Amino acid sequence: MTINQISDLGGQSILANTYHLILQPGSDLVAASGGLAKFMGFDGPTFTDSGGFQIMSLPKVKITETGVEFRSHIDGSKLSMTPKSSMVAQHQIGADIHMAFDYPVGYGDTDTARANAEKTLKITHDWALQSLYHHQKLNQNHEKNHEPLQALYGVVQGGEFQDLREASAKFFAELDFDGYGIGGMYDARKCENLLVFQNQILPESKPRHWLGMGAEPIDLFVGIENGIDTFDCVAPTRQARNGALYTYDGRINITNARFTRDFSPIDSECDCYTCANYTRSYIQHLFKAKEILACTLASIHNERFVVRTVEQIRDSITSNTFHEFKEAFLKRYY
RNA sequence: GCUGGAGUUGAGCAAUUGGUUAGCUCCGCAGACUGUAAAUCUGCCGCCUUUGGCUAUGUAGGUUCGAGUCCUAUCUCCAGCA
Repeated sequence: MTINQISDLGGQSILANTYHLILQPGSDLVAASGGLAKFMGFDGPTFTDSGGFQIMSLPKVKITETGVEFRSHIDGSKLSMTPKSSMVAQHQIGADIHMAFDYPVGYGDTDTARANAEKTLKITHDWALQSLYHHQKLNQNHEKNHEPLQALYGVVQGGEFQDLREASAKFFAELDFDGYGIGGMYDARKCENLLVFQNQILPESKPRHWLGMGAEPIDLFVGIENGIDTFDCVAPTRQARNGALYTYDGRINITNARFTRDFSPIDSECDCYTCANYTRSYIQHLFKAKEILACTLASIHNERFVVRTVEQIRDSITSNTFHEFKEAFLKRYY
């Protein structure tokens, strides 16, 4: 997608990933180009994730108390990341908002899962302190050089355990972070209680970012209702590339045979560029022909669907009709 | 007309020297995807009453304990020759 396409659908911000940018093109190159936003031609606020999540998703990662060792999925080279190196890289990349280097914990509520959650939470907190320390030092350098300052969010963890979430939220609430990421969550219905709980503890005056959430419309409703300010999620674009498209009546797989001769838009109520100009039939054809435009048009649609839903939620809050809107939307979608 | 080669699922191909192969890749059908190793992955894809069973290799016979494979006839296609 081009920056214009993102702006046109109402996208306000972009999140990039430190792990991926270190591998290519390198955080030093992004710095030399003038920083993340300038490098990609975007005139708006940017985030970087710390690379902590890759601890969870990469195989053969060695985790020590000082950091992680892993291999590049591109050339197999041996690399490492620590709270300090993540902060240095994020300052080079130069997004407006950085994430502390954290250790996300796996799912589960068994005794083993609990022991693991306790252990990793301790590491997350330790790394958060180091992240904050190095971040503040790097910001001091920016100040000396009359460069813009950057913000750092701490990332709350604790798995599925309410007492650990409480301890983590309390730990972070007392530290001088600019905002908070909430990590390690995966299902809005299951996690709603934890979310309510944590956000009662985290300072109301600081923004909260729900890391990785937003694949399901219910994520947006539950998050916003309980004090989440920003989201990031790969699902709308990944699912778009794989032919799964959002409609107000639920998700569809556009490659299904029933759409072959369907000459209506993906969703007749959608106001996106794709729905204004293309039919389900044509988009299916692009997917089956493996034409890359399919990915673009589908991504425009899915991202617009998400952004528009948030716009509608915002309006419903203003007009004091949030709960009615939520109920009607979710009932129809699911 | 003669000579040679080839016919296996919608397509393209495997299947050891006659010995467990209804096998592979596409296509097709459906599902999944949550801080991006993902334009990816998974299942199904001859028939049935499906933890199994049955029937297949152009067609009709034959040899053999056993045939996609060997033999005979025949049909179709391809190449060369006339």
